Amino acid sequence: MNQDRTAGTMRRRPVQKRSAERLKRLLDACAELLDEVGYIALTTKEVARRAEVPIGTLYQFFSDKEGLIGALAARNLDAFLERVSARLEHEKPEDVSGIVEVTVDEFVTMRRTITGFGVVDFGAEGRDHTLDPALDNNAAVAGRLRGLTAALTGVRDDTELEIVVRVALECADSVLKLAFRTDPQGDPRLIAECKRVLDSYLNDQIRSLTTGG
Amino acid sequence: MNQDRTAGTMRRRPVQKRSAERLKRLLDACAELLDEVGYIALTTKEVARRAEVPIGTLYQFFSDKEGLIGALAARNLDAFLERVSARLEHEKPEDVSGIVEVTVDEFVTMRRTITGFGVVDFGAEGRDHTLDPALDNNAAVAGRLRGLTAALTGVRDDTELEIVVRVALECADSVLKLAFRTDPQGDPRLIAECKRVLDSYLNDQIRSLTTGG
DNA sequence: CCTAGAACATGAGTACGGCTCATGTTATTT
DNA sequence: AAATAACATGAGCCGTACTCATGTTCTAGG
Repeated sequence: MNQDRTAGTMRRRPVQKRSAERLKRLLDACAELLDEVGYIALTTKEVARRAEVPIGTLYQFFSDKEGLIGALAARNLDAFLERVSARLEHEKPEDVSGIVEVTVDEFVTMRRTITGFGVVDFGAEGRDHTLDPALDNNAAVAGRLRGLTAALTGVRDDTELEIVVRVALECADSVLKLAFRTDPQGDPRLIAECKRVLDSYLNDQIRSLTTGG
Repeated sequence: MNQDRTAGTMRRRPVQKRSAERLKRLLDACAELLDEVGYIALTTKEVARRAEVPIGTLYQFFSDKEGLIGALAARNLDAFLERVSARLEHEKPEDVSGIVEVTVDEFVTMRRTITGFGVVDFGAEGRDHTLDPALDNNAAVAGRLRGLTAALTGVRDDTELEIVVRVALECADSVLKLAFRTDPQGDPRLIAECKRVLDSYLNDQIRSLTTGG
């Protein structure tokens, strides 16, 4: 059992320029290797070798292998939120379908574009089983999208909505994973189907939140 | 990269009684350990020790660690299909909601009852990344449920329905995982929400398949 | 410019896990 | 009884995650 509180975390954040570059190289190498060999076959030695950094240095930054992958996931998460926020603010869709459209499209684009994104998504897959300290990365995405949804649809931003968005996100994530498992470019039928699931569910729920609340 | 065709498979099926018992003990020990230490921390040595079987024997049955876990997943899958089929045949629900109810409830019951079910589900999580040979276990569940759905709703059993059921299953799986991540007994609100997603989506899709096809 | 202390660098070495294989023993068939 | 197939065993090989003792470079205060 893993009782260590520092497991899967960052150990040191670089303050000097050289080590900041090394950190970036490590994350890039990690992403590349994830695409090439997959999650299980990924080795820290190879990541270090490819980043042209000794292993010792890798372990100065990350407490362990999970920490490395977690950092990559965090980087993906930031980029995704950045892009979705930008597009939503610019296009200001006024119904649920519009939000769904933008969000799913942006996710698909990133899966096609960003190295390693398909394997780590927003959080390491085979992570420590139960009771992780509420630090689920999908929860962060949900939080942000919840605010945007409330603002755009006029629904009260409460616990009810929280759950609905969380559930919707989980569905989107899994269906899109299936879409890219089926076709490396993302099976178009499944991507369309993903939007349908979200539309059906969200419209039903938002409606009942509006009339019933 | 993994080019080996025999990876993740069974090596020998027991024909004598003693080794059949040992195989069962290995799977039971594996399930227990998955619950206790999780996927990553699981070691074949410990599985063997707990099953009171030498490691060599473990590797007579399974080509590798993945094969062991895959066999456990297959056992879970069989049990699940058995139970769902039995209940559907007995209760003969006539609308989509009825099918959803039965299927989700049975899944929840198994999650609460069957050791290790929560970790492996129907297929190893951190499995080899791309292009697995169409042998996705969730696909098997989908296939079976598709037949049942077609029979009960009168929709034509074709590719369209195939996709819909596949997508629904993927959503159910992920929302229920979230439900049990949140609460070891399965968060009731999320379980209810899982049924809502399925109802909304399936009703919309089945309707359009009936009128449009 | 000097110097103390912080940040950083390094890679041989330790611990341990996956898996093999040579050498048996037991069951089944002929 | 002999031949063959099925099963049993565990020391040990190889490779991976991660450490740590020792050395080097930066940077701030005087």
